[in-house]
Amino acid sequence: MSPTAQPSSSGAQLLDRTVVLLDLVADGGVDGLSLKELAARSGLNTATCHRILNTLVGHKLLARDDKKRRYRLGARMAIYGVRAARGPGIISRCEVALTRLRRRTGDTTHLMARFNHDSVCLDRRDGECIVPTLTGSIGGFVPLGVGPGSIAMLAFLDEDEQDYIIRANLGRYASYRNLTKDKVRQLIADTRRRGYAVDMGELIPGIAGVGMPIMTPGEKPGAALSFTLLCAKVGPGVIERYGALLEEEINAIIGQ
Amino acid sequence: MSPTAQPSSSGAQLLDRTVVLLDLVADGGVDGLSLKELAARSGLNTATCHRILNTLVGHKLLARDDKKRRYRLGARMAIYGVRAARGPGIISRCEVALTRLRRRTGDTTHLMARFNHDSVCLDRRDGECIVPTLTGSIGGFVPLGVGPGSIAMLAFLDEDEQDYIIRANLGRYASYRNLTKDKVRQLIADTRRRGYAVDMGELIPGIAGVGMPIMTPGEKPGAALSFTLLCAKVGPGVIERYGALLEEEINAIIGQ
DNA sequence: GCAGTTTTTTCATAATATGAGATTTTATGT
DNA sequence: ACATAAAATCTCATATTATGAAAAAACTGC
Repeated sequence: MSPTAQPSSSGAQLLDRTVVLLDLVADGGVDGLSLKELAARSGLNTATCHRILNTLVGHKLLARDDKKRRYRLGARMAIYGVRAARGPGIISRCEVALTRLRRRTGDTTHLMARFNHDSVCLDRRDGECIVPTLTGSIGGFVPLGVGPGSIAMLAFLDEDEQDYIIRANLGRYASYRNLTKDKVRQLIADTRRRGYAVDMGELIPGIAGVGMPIMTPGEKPGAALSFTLLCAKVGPGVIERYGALLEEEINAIIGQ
Repeated sequence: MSPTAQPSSSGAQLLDRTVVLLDLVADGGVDGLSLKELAARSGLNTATCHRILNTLVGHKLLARDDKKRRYRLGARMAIYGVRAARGPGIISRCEVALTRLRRRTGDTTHLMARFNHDSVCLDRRDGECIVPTLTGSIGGFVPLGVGPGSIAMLAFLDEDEQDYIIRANLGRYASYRNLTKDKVRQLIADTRRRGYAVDMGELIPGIAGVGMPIMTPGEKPGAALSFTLLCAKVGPGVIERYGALLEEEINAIIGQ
């Protein structure tokens, strides 16, 4: 994912730094990250990093490959993860919606969440025919601005934040069929007007998508629901119907 | 789950306390926990709790229902969870094994992890016929000592720790068909002798189970693989075959 | 075996977390 | 609606803890 810069609340410096490190490790990919890399990316002193990381390893929030001395997320984190998914959080609240949207359309549905400069797949239901998706499976991610769910969230952030994120992600857009920042801005404008994001095969040829943010009142969008389907399936009125379905489910989710 | 008592490494008091609170919230169930409850259970000063919890909420590691003022795991935790599941951790390493064990037998397979006094389901593959299981779905848990995967882990801890855990879980065993501590000790002895745990319908009538711990050299058992199947399916040699299958997969997992 | 690199430990100092108590907010009973 | 209790939140002087520069140790590649 992207380099992390966690806005820090007052006090609690150690915890702020810990979260920065956790974020970096979470983004670290399959090989994990070394102390040196973590120190460099976080901007923290090596000794400070080392101390925090070791404590986290002790608590199994992180794990360390003793051979390669690289840090990755640990067993306790996996446990918190499954508990978070089961508890009354966003995943549970969207579970029924995802399933119902899939059933009503036969198409693949996604629950995406905003995480730093990225959009992470938290849950999905596979459609009747297998379609290639940007994020692959649960846990997969794309830069904010790439894909309908991702654009849907980006579009309803305030402009300063959009600018910041787009700038941060600039270098990564090119790998998505030469997406440009102007195109992203265009999509944001379209999405704000329409209320939901639409992609008609522009990212993956032949694959369309519709995405809408879950907007809790008074909060910035943190999650989105989306459809992925074959462009061939998109006849007149289909996109509008999918938009309406998303709106219906999201309203239900927000009202408890 | 169970009341949490995290052994604390030297220094890093704030982080230790944070983990205690995270554990408590992870165990908090669907309704979450209030500040007062968390302060009581953790033994921490109310103000200290409040400060730590608020910081965690700020980082979205926890979330707070503003109406009911109760804490639960937050969105960032869900994200770490899906990343942990995708990365090179225990879940990924067991993914193939789970699937293959299911394919070779047609039965439900589980990956369980030890968490404080409990055994949590991290992953599973459903068998050909639906069988009731103790843990239900991913994220479900049972006290250590209940069920084959759970016993498998407990059996290979050192005796002091077994005693401690059994004592802590005493009150909870009764809800599992009047399981007793003597029965648990018996099962531990059987498991150590055999190398894997076997349950023949003693916890859920008609449902059998076979479980074996994943023992990384030099570490206490942190996870286990297990089968759940119909007792009716258990003919001569079946249990032994299942034990051998588990051993084979676990050896493969340990050797990278 | 050596030179460079990365990790780990040390320790005096500065900075932070602490928790008792005061204050505010929320819940409950009349 | 008001009074009372209970819980949550805030404040601040103090002691404890985190900090990071530097030294030591462990690893790496040649």
